[in-house]
Amino acid sequence: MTTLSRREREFAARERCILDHARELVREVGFLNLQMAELARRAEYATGTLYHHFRCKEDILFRLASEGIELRSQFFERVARWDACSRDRMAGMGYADWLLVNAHPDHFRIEQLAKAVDIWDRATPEVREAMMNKGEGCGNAILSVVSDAISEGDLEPGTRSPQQVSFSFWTMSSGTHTVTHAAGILERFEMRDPYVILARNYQVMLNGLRWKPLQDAEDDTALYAFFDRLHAEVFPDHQPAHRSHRDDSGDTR
Amino acid sequence: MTTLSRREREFAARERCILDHARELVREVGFLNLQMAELARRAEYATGTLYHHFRCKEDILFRLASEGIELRSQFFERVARWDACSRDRMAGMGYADWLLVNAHPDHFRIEQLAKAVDIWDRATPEVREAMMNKGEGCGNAILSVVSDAISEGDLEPGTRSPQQVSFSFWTMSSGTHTVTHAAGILERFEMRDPYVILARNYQVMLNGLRWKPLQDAEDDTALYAFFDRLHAEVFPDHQPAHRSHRDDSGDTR
DNA sequence: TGGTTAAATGAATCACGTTCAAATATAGAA
DNA sequence: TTCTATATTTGAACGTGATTCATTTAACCA
Repeated sequence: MTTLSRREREFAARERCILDHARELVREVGFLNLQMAELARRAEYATGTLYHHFRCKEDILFRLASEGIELRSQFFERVARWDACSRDRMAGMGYADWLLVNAHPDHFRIEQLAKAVDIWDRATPEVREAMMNKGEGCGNAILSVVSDAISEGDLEPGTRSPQQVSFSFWTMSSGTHTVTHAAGILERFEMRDPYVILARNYQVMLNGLRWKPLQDAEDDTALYAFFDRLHAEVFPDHQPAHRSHRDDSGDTR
Repeated sequence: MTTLSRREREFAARERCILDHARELVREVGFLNLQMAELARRAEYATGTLYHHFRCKEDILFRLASEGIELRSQFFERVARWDACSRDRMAGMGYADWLLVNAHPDHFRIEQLAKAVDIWDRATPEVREAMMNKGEGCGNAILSVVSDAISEGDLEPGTRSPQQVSFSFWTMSSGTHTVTHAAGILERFEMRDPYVILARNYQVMLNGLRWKPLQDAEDDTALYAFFDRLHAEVFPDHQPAHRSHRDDSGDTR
């Protein structure tokens, strides 16, 4: 038992080591240029050993993606549990996503590639399933805020299901990531601070849904005050994603 | 001259042939599984011949992506030139995107893969540049509608630049594509007709921006009437993307 | 210490994008 | 029409890199 568990611990430690080196390699050269032999060399194991942990190269990518999604899920759940009105909690989801981008700048690219059908099809179903399960946590956190808003009377459901309301914010966040990280697009379009715009868009969308209490979506002072409060109360253990208001030097992507 | 031009015509025809077969192959097996040798075999040329037309495999993908983006650009420009109020023209952009998905169901996946940094880096700069230029057409069409709205007094610019306003709608569309086409996500989230939701979201966002004339974003009858009018006046030569109102059998993705 | 099982190894295999020397076709001149 | 120079096409050979598997090495227990 002791023996077996030591074995298991060693196995887990090695897997961790491989994943860490893989993440670094992906950042350096990209996933398609990552060579299994080079990864093995860096982790100081034989090529074949990698295949005891991962059925194929794509599974490694999915495991990396899962870790990022897991983190996002945790961020979302923190926000969902925040002691604030439902509107602020929903607005907070946009900020949480921004925080994730700052904490794991390379995560989006990993997730984007993993979700490209071509790569998707090559991964092992179990590993894909595991990734989707993590993703479900994100969806549920958002859904819970929508449900709260309806039951607390902040949002009239009207003809929209909670899923549909969640979908609106989800697409804005996802699209912002895509447009922001897709090579060379943002510079060409002369956009700075896409995630500040995303936060503003959350406010516009919230107003459009008449999600109470309504706010002036043009009021940047209020927006940055919101960032400050959210960050202090929910993410005191993280670097803030935003700069202070009026400090607009450089971009924050 | 005649001789030369015949040569040129033959060259262009062959390129067309290769691209057509490539598109089919990508649809069948995906880009990463597309084999240059198989493509050559289908197009009935030697492998080497492919490389007279395309510097590398990725360039083929980019050319396919460019064709789709070109079509989107044409759709957007039609809508931008539509004789309707600025709000309807902006709302029409969402519909145009939907139409594109119906006309080229496989386009999004091609574009998504091309924009993944890993693939992006492998393509020839000129081919990438060509693709981005097509994309600029889309951006300009949207921008022109925003500008019109401001100059016609339908939209108060406030503290937002036209680029930022465009960005809002762009992220919603892009995100809807991503979430809709990423394998297995939508089913799990029990979403039907994501593009109808997108159209509703356009209305919510337009209301949130106080883009006149304001509309009831819950009114599906008005929404489908809008689809009908837009389709009849701008895209009479295409299959409609939407079904008629109340016909909600099956999904429309 | 020896026998048995589990794990690690990395050279060999195989698949595929790309190249390039040889073969073939074309255009123009005689 | 025939010959020559030039352009085009060809596909076998090359190089890279993921994956496999026969062999070696380590771990455990009697």
